[in-house]
Amino acid sequence: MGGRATGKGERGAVDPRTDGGPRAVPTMRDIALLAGTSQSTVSRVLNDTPTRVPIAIETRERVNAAARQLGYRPNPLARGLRGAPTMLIGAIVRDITDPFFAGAIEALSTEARGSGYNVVLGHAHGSADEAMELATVLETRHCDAIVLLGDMQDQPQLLADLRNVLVPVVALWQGSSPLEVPTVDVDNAAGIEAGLEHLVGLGHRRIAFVSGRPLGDIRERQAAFETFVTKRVGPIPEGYIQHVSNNPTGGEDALAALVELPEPPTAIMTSTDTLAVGVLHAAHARGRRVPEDLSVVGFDDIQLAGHTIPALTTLRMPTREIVARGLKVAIDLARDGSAAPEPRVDLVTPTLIVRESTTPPA
Amino acid sequence: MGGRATGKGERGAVDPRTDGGPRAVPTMRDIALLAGTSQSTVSRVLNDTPTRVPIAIETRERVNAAARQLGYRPNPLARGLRGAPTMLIGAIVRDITDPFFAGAIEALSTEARGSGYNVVLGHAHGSADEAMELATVLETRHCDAIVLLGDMQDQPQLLADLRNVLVPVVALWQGSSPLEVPTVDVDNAAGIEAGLEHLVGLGHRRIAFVSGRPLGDIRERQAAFETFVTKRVGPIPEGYIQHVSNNPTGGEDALAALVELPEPPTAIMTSTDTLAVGVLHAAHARGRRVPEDLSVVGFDDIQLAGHTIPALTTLRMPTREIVARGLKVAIDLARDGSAAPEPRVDLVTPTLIVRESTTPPA
DNA sequence: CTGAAAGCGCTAACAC
DNA sequence: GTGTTAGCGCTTTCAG
Repeated sequence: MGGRATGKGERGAVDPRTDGGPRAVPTMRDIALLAGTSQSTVSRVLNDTPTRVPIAIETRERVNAAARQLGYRPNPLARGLRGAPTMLIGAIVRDITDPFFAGAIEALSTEARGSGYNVVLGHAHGSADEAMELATVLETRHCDAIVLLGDMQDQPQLLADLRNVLVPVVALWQGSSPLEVPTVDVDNAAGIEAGLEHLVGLGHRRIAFVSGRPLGDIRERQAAFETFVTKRVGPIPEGYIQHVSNNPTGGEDALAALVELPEPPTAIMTSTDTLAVGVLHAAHARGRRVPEDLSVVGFDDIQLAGHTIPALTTLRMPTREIVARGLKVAIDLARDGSAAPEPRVDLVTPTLIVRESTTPPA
Repeated sequence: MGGRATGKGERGAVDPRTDGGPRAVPTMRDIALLAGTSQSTVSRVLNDTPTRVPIAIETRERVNAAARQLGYRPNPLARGLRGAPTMLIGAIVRDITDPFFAGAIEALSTEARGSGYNVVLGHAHGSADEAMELATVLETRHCDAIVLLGDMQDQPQLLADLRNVLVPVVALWQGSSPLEVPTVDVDNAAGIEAGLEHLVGLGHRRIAFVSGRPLGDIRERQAAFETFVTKRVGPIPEGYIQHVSNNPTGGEDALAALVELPEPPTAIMTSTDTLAVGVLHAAHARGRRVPEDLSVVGFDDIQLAGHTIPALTTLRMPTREIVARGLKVAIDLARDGSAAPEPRVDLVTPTLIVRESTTPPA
């Protein structure tokens, strides 16, 4: 337990930094003693309690001075015990290894701190038994709200837990909310359409789709792809939709399969940039030039997207915007539990960033 | 706060799931009532308190049954208030945008959960005033320990705060500990030497170094570079050491400068893979073939390293190992505060992964 | 205007 | 073996 338990005996209005050893953490009682008042008055002053009749300005000053002198910091545990918000946001991440979600976490953490919240991390990666306890753990930590990053459809236990959780839950990047919680997401259909419109405008007709496990966003992107291509180009040839694992190696596998097709595609849309990186690599390894022989469009615009060879044409994910909106909903809900968590879906449109990986077909 | 405050009135041994509305969170008192015993006995049973004389097995069973039935979960706030460990590890990350640190966070979170801990995120990214409060916030959260990821030398305020924190602090990836805290890091010198040995063995003599801000690890890598090259090759030409920002764009800038040199290098060591990605991109853009015209060695082996064009020769960072060791120290220290936080440095050796970006000079 | 006192959920003496 | 009793630090009636 480190120093926290150590300073138990020596209470009182002592100078906090007596020596190098662990000082006692000052409490309101200490301040009260120093200021010559009662602990409850200290609480009132420090919290600016909207009392009916205000507190004597003189007392107030004495208390504030004492608090400053002692380096007082409120104990959130004690506050939380009384039912006060803990100012903690629990984040459950589908896969923090995914650079995309890592970026999302960064945005969430930054945004949260801006509102005085900290983020507790959980991640559903892998074993179900682990994920199972996750919601429980986070609620138990008395997070004021829980933010889901990514689709958790394949973790039924987690979803069940979540349903029983007492704090508000909002979901980001989980597709069109089959959950009963408010959702903020990118407009997957709009993104895919923009990418395909670009490709079709360039003259491509043989367009393939490479995607990870069809969950949430990915499923929607695939659906949008199917709809668009079917309507605007025609039936989708056998093998033009590749399902692989969502990492560069998956992209390589997909490309390997695609070039073996009787009529290989002249363009590929990938469901994420991570996959596109693999596609680019495998294409290069097989002597397929991008974009001359093959155009590639990604999705996300990860940091490296502008620095692949060739630089990747992709859809810029409005990460900050999505996180900000989601967090706002979460915090509002946390503050006012009565605001019925009406399951609404809020979509933000991605932007097409045209770089060097797309050109008209040969 | 959501439902937590709501169920105040209705205490007692009620079925937790009466209707859809927020159920009251069961407390030990509820269990006691249901089991027909006292609250302290409940505590003893649930915590397996090593009492002198054991508890009647029958009572024990009744309590356990009641707890299960009510879906009891201990309140960590109340526990923490009593001085119990909070099972929270605070992580302060230098820059969570860096894919490398994102990976480290993932490892930390996974590893921590394995030991029953959760991770609270803080990141020192950017503004000093924000970072300033960080240590304070994390301590205030009553983390059992704080783990630093990356060097924070440029955040003096943070370091000062850290010195006054009551919980144990361990530092990962911060170089050779100028801090007075236990440190686990990669053996930077060994890594750089392995990379350079590889390059020199291939026949390179004109080797440049591209690095980010020389802090912690980066500084050490640069020092190792200087030592090795000076001793084994000779004086380092003007301009052979490039300082840029640690992202792909920085790598591009560095390459642009290097090719302008009267005697451009035939090989480049970068202090991180992220930089190497930029170097590869810029080289390609300028028609410099890698590895034929220019060999490139990275450091970290990020997920994408095997999928760049060409695949990057790099030093594999033993991330899991470093995190595991660091966490162990942190937890040990947290459990036994008396174990003097003797500032020791624990180094783990990286492995050279030879891929396609290196070959003998023309 | 301010003090005394109760109690949030839990653990740890201290009884019987 | 198990119940009773103090608090942990704080907020919040309820009395002055």
